[in-house]
Amino acid sequence: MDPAQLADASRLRTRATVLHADADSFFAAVEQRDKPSLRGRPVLVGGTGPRGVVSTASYEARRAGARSAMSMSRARRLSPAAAVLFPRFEAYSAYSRLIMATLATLSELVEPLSIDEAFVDLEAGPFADDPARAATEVRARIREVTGLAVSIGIGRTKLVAKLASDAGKPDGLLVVEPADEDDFLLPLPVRAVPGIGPATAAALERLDVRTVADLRRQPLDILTMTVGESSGVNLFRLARGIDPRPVAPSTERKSVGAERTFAQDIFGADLIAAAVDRVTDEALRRLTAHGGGARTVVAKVRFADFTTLTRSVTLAQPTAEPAELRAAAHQAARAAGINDSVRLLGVSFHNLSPHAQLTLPWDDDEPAPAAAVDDVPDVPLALGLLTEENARPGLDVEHDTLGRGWVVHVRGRQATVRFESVDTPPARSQVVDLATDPLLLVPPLTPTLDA
DNA sequence: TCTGGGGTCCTTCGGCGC
DNA sequence: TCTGGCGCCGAAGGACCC
Repeated sequence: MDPAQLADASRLRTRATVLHADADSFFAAVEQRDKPSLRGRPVLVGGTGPRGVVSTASYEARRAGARSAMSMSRARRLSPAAAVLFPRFEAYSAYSRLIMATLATLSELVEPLSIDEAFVDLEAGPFADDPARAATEVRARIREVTGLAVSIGIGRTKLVAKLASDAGKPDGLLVVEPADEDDFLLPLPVRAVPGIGPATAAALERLDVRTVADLRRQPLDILTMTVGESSGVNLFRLARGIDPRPVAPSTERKSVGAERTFAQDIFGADLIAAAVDRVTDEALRRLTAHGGGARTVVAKVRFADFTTLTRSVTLAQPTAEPAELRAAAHQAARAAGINDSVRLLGVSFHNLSPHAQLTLPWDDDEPAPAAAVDDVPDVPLALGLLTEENARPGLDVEHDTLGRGWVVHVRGRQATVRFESVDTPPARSQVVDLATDPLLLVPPLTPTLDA
């Protein structure tokens, strides 16, 4: 396609009716909501082991320099006062459902992007003529129902809406009218554009391209030569505000899988085979939850030096048969020719097929559970009695008389707990002897719409 | 104390059928 | 019959996002 044609591509919308909503430091905000003693305090949510990284830092922790994707050890050094919590996905999912349900009152066209983000097409709802009112009302409603702050951006395209919600953070609302689009877009650093990460930004930097205005000055052929055909065309158009992507609710899942980074690198065929079994168990569990089968199994191996490779096995037909998929996972892992210390193992299923192949009655023996790899503390969040082994900071517990609380830490038999929840006042931490005062791990109290 | 875990999409390369 | 080219597909790797 020639550049003039690309630059001319129809600008479908004329009004700012694409809304992007994004919950502010979502995981950390949920934790502060559910744990009153953490409100106003720095919170880091993420891996709590020696190789953990930060998923979300609360704004208090960000002020100290902590960021998501940073190693937890570094974040703790920057923000020593921070509470470090293991993620409670069940709780986040429940809050997410409430947010999505509230957004759905604006329009039937809601496209969730992730657990805490969604696009809404206001053109398909009653607020097409007053997007700002839609945003103000839905923000208030979400705060009322969940107690969480959501930033909203509104624009003529997905790109502008997303960048506007970023610009409004935290707890902001920004409507970019079509007439103001260039004033908004052109000064932004290219790194702000979704899809431009460190590698693409570095390539553009070599062209002296730092802002969207710089990007707009680049000819199409230079861009495609620099970042590839598809990205080049994409950037050429985005820089001109051309982004015809529709708000499209729900897309089909393309793959499911699981991976595990070990607390210490593992070595030796037996340990590795057992670890492949365990990560395959988890991947199979997710495949079953998703429903259907798969035709391709990919094993991923990361070595101690962080080099990563993948090997795949494609079956003649898709199958939902655990034994077949497990055998394929082992075959793919063997194809990786592991003869070095392994830091991470992953197994994922691709070429998913919705029709689950029935388990044949004569071979439905469940494979024996994999032998435990005892140096790899996995994360069996099975509910039951709290022990030093299954304890993770932040998990919900319940005591006979003291009620509901959350784990601060456990040393031997001594569990430190704060007995508090959403609606209670902040509690001081309390030490409980698990031998005499057992604590039960319980699922999160999930908020509901009529809250 | 470097560097998680869930994904998606794109590119490149090689094999294969026509 | 040989060869080149094209399109398609699978495999592998990499960039990116939250």
